[in-house]
Amino acid sequence: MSSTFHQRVVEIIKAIPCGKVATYGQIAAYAGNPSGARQVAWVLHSSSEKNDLPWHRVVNRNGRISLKENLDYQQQKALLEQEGVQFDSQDNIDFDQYLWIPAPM
DNA sequence: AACCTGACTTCGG
DNA sequence: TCCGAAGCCAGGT
Repeated sequence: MSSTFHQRVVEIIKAIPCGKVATYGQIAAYAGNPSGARQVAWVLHSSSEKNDLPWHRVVNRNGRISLKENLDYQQQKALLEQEGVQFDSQDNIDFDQYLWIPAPM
C-alpha cells in the first residue's frame, strides 16, 4: 500500500523483542524484498535514532556484527549483552537461541 | 542532475 | 570450497 520498504522495515525492527536479534536479509525478506538487505542497513542509518530503533539487534547473516571494531561495534555488543545476548569467543551470536523469528501476520 | 558508495545477501563459475 | 558479480534503494558528493 502506501507503506514504503523503508517504512515497513522500520516497523519490523521496532517489533524485535528484547534479547533477540534479526538479520538484514531476514528483515528485508519479511518486508517484501529478499534482496533488499542493503536497504535495511540504510534504514538504520537513516532512521535509527529518528525512529528510536533497536539497531543493535540487527546483525549480518553470520550472526556477527557487520561493523568494524569501532565505537558503534562495541556499543552494539554491549547493548546486546545487556539484554542477555551472549557472544562466543569469536564475537558471534548463537542464532539457535537468539535469532528472532518474525510473527506471522 | 549524475555517479558512487554503503551496517548485505545470494547465485554462479 | 573460494572468489567474483548481480540485485536492491537511498543518501552523499
